[in-house]
Amino acid sequence: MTLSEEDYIKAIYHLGKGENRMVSTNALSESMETKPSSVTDMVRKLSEKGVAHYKKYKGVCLTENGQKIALALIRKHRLWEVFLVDSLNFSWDEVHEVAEQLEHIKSEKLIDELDKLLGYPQVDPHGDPIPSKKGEFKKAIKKLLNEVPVGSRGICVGVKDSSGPFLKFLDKNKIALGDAITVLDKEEFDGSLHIKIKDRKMQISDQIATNLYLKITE
Amino acid sequence: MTLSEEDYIKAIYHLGKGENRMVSTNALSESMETKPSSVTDMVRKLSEKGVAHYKKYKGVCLTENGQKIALALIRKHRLWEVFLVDSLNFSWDEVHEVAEQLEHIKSEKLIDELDKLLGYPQVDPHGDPIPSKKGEFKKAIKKLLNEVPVGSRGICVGVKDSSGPFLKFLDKNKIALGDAITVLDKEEFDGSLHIKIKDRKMQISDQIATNLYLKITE
DNA sequence: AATTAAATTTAGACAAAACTAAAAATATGT
DNA sequence: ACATATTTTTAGTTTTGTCTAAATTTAATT
Repeated sequence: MTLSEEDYIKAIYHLGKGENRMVSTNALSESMETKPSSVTDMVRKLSEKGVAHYKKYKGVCLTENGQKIALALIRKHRLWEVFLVDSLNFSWDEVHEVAEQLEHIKSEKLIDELDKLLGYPQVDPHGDPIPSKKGEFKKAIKKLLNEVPVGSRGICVGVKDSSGPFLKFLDKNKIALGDAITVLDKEEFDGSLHIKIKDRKMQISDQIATNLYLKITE
Repeated sequence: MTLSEEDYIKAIYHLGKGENRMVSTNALSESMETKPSSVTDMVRKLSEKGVAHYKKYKGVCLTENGQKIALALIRKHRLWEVFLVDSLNFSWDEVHEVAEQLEHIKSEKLIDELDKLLGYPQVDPHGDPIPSKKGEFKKAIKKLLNEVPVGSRGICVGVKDSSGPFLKFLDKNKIALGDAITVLDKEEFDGSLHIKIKDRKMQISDQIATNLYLKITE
């Protein structure tokens, strides 16, 4: 697989939302930042290579084989992201571009050993699951913090209320995107939560919890 | 710089023995495993880009700028090699192919942090020096173990006597290519050496020392 | 020094992956 | 259902890095 082919395979996978839905030429061209005509050429080639199903005017999806390739790439991408954050002091929002390059490195041993070095992580710094060597993984879902059951662990990935005061509150309380959060307990009385955030324990009100998105794998 | 251009620059550097000597089209074509005509095209392009000096029928060498690029690539290559051996359990003879891919990854922070993680190593697993960020490094030389001064540190990179008995001796005494060796002391009486090899101390006779090559940076 | 051999360059072509412009197919709105 | 708009494909180019075959320059041999 060439570099460009791998990029297309990944894009088809992601646009198909992991569920291998048909992806349109235009959607692909937009996501790849190429012209639709280039996409037509490429998906035809991928089809000939047996990694994609392509029907003229209908769209593309991946074959079994194509999905395997996509999952292997995603596995590599996310393992490298963990490495960059855990070992090389990158922050969660700096890793993507570099991981995009590293995911194309070809060496099975490299990835196996990296996985071992990192302690077989289950999720990347954005809270997205890392497929196993066989391509298995649990899907990630995004929920408001007040909706997840006690015991859930996840990554803070967004806010519903993006007003100045709320953002200031988060900043003051050292709650940031990318932080790992575990829900320890919930007060039934007022809905406030006891959470562990980045190894620090704190309590947050229901009002805060209803405005923070958590990405959990389940 | 494209991937292919970078490969040519590195090859020109290496064939010029680090001393920026003129490199012939044929030598390059052999080392790159391409045809001479392809080399002509490429060196012309490198010349236009200001990274190489090219004179028809005479050969190429690197400009100042080209040398900087070459050294940056070599720095990356060798740092990755150290990482593969130190952190990912690769052996010294497995690293080259993978490092060849990794050296093309573009991220200054990545390399700075990798350097830090590895403890700012001076040499790679083959005993070759790692250029500093500014491109400075001490040249590596290969000497017989009995010829180096007490206190020298280096990597075992070869044997002079490659007969069965000698190789068997090395194997039995757990001396292998790639091992780090420090010369601790020398007995003037019989020329035997006290050495540290891979954190283990041992004594070897002059006869052994005259048949082992050490790569030291000096 | 002339002739042959080797190295190098030129000219023209090809494959990959992109592009533009025009044609064809599908979707949409009234 | 028809006309229009949108999406997708075709056809023909471009660029990068390679190739082959032929021409040219440099080197070597006698």
